[in-house]
Amino acid sequence: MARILITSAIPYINGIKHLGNLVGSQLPADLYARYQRGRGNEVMFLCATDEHGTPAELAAAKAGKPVAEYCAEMWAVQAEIAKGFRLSFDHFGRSSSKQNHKLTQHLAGKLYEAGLIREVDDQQMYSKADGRFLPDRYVEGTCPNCGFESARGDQCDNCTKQLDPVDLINPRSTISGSTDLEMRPTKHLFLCQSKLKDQLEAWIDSKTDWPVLTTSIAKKWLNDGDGLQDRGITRDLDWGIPVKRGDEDWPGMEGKVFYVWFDAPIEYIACAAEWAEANGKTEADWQRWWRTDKGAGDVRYVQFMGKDNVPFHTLSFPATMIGSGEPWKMVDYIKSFNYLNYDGGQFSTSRGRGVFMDQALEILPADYWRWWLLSHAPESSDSEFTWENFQASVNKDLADVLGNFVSRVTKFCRSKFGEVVPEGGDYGDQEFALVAELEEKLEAYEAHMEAMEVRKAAAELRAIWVAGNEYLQAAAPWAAFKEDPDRAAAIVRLSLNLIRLYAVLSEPFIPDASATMLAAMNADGAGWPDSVGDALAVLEAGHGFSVPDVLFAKISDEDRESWQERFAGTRT
RNA sequence: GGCGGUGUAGCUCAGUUGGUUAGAGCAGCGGAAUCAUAAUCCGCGUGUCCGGGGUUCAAGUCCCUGCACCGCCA
Repeated sequence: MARILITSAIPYINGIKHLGNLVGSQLPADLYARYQRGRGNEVMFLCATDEHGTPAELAAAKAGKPVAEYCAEMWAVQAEIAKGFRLSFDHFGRSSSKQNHKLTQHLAGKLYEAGLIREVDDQQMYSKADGRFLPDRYVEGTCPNCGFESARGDQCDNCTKQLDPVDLINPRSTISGSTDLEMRPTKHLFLCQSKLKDQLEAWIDSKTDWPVLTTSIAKKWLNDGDGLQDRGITRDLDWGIPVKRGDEDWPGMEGKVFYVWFDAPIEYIACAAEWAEANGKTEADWQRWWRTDKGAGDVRYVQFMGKDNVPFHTLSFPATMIGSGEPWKMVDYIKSFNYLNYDGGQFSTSRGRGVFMDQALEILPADYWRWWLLSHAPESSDSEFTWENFQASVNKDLADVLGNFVSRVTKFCRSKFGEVVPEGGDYGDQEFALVAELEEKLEAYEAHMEAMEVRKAAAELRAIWVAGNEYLQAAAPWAAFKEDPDRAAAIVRLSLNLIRLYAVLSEPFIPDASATMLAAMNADGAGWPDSVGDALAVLEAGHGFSVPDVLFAKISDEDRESWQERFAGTRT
């Protein structure tokens, strides 16, 4: 039994994510986790909220709540929505956990001991009214270049000229509006990624099976311009993990916290420690997933993320791991995704454009979204969500091809033989041909799932569903029944078994419908099929079943139009 | 401004290391069937593979260049 560690990029705590975020990491990660569990492998699937940084503080202030309280609430909201989408995390953690505090400080200490941390003196805009340093983009003022009055500290949105906060005329804080600002000296820690460039490059070069998208992005950052740059890992904020070297204070770093990009990926590991605590497990139980000296040697670690996250996962986080000098489990495979666009533009959290996860669940069950999003996952290029396409795909694939198959088979059986698997008749050429065809398609399906070729796996699964309809159409039990009821019984018996098999194979994509199908077939604990022939003999003559409700109701034109209208603007 | 991505049938997209008549699903058209959520099944695709050069015996697939759209960065 293989052991597979799976992490999804961790969503930022600030607000509810949209469907583009979902399909870029959590959803395909869940698909893979469910598939691997279905195959009987041992899986550890982790995700968490990314809680630190200025945006979280500001969102909390806007909500009129202490930041810790705000984060706790938003974590609960995100956890509930994740549950709604049936994301099967073994643990949904928080980057603000005490485990992450401890581990982040520990790793910083190790990096310091290895001589990979240097102190840098800097100047930063300080707002007396806010009592804090302001990140560049939280300073606004008049652009010295074009006179635009709302230019940000890092760039003028009007003339696009890059700026420094000190260049702005009449600078003010976007947090309080205060103009009582001044440049103050401050000191920050930098991670010397440049010293690790060769090791990182060698490591990336060893990953010959990675997608081009992933390696090309990593290579670009590694070699572009002056090469890999050292990065600041601290900030002058209150909310975050206090800067320490292990348990010891860090002289000169009082009152500072680690920069969110540094502690966020470390949460992947800390999350496993949180999982252990939440489930009464020991330190050894989680370390066997993360420490190669403590049992993680045979673990295969796969990460899922959007392309914007690739640099952090191919360079920054590995730099932390390698630089620590400790035997942490490094990622084996990175599955990255492009962007999903919404109706001709992009999904946008900040502008509230598109469909958000909570809204999606309000209008349709999770399986509809899971199926469409996964079967249209932006793997090789950006892809596009349109309501017309969504309606057409879901109606055709889920309602017509799969749902209707279940419906026609169970209802035909009920009317001719009752709600019990009928006996009599033998399997003939048509059945043998179907089994052979399904063996072939199953093999292809498994190969695509193993390779995380999401769209191809979805297409293959759909072809498996279609094969059932083709068979039924050719075997025509409704015609056979008139001349040879036993023959019809054999066809129906096989078809009922097909429903059970479909439930097993479809579970990673549409877990709720899968459960409904299994319940209707009065079957449970179904394992992944070793052979299609055997799998189609599980339900024997005499086995009772029931006709399920319509598996997938169709999306009407009226529904589509009303949603189109509802989601045409921006979320308020 | 720099960098990167994309541009293939009406729509959403596949097209591996360049190699025979460029593919899938949907939509559309025709037919079969009537068990079923009017669902299913079968048959039907000449599209300047964005334009222009070039390399090659051979390019959607490599190189140069132009255009369009989209991102990212400073």
